[in-house]
Amino acid sequence: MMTETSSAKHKQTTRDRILDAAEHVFADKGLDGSSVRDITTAAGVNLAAVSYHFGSKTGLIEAVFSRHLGPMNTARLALLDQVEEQAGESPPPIESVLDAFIRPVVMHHLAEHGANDAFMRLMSRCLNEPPTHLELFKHHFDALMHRFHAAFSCALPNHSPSEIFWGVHFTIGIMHHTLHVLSHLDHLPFCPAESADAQAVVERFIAYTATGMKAQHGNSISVNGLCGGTISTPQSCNQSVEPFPS
Amino acid sequence: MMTETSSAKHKQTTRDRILDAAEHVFADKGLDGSSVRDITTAAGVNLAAVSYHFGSKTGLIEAVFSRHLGPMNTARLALLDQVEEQAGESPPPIESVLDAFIRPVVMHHLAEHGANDAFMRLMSRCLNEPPTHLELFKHHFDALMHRFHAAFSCALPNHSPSEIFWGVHFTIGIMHHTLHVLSHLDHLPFCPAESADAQAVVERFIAYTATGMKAQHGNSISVNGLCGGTISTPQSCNQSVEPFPS
DNA sequence: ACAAAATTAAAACGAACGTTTAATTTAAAT
DNA sequence: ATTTAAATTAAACGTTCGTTTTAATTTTGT
Repeated sequence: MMTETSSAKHKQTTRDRILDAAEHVFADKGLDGSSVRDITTAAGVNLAAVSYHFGSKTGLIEAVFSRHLGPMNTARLALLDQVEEQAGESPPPIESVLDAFIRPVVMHHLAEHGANDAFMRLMSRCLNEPPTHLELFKHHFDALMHRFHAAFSCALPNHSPSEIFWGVHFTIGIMHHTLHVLSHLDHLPFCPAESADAQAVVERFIAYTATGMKAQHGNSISVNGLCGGTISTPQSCNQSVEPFPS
Repeated sequence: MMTETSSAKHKQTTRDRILDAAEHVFADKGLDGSSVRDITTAAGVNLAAVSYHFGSKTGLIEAVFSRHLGPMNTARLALLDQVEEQAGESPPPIESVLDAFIRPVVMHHLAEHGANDAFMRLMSRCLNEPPTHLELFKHHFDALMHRFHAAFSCALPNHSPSEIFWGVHFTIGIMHHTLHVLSHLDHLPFCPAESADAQAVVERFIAYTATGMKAQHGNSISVNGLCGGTISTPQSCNQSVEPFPS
């Protein structure tokens, strides 16, 4: 039984053809909207092959996510390691933390001549779904978010927990929507031709989010004094962290 | 045949009970994931009532969206009218435009003791979906986005089309994700207790997006000169606009 | 009150779903 | 070459889906 990876084969296996097809069909019609028959037809394989190779439709979904999320989040953490090492004991620049957070994602999106485009569309689609489907891949983000949340807190040591919390979520929101927009540039109104440059998008992203996060604290426009106390949570940087509950 | 609105009835009609139930079921399980039987069971009405009152499941979906999007977007445009009138011939403050863009949405989210919570969850979920479901309510946003895109261009007259385009989409991304986060505060890690204040969230939002949009142009960190030419598109403010293609 | 229209109810329709079974073919091992 | 396991196939399983049909009931207008 060699159902794993099956590398060192120059001919694409049935398992891989199912994964590739599932990625596209899922991205186009959603997890619930795609039938196993849709996928096996697109892959040119037999209907029962999904049950045989992945056990069930749910098993296939998990496999689709794992194939991409593992390498992608590993790359993000590696970049963060680099940023923290370079910063030493002082707070890392918020721009660098943001860069480590989003550049691998955008790069993965555009890698190999858009080969990962379908998966990223699927991701940006599923991240707004209820726990049912989210649970299938949430564990891929637990350790990642723990590390990055600590890094953001370090980079902005005077921000309150709420300012960090919302700043991080604003950033995540932009990232998801950016992936969505990058996948649908052709069909969006008001889209100038030069908007597709990935490098430029990443830099726009960092410029936007870095100043946005900073603006939440103190020097904000603060309509009526709501950006109140500087309740900074002292926290040693570059600490090793452990998984958190839920 | 009085299938419309059916107001002036102190007893909730079958039609309205279906709409209320559909909102919650759709939000929890998605449009494809919810069956007509799920909805009619939750509403305590007969299965055939959906076909009778709305023609089809698709008709029901459209009705669910129209009931909320109409008033909500009307409120946003009314606020924008106010902002533009107050600005006269000079560019309106970007903060005011952003406020008109998002405050009615957040307020609608929290109106009537969270009665609209389910719908907003449904919205933030569907906005990342492919054209199939998007087409059902996209027309609700066409005129709105046309007006606001012009307003953003006016408020930031030196920004290039690309800077406006991405700034608007970054803002939309934050808004969607914020609605999602507001609906799931209980289940999110790193969430401080004081994060639920809607007024504070709106002001954080505006502080973040206003400085973010400004930062994209000129005074940005601009890693390697990509935030280039000031290709401002001269455009008279407060102009009346007409619907745009696609 | 009565007739017409609107609404609800129960049952059934064909189609598509995820999954399983059993038979067959392909590949590897001895 | 023979044997054994892995991989693929075609067919069918039972369930649930959206929708329709037919009849009974309630509401409305005169």
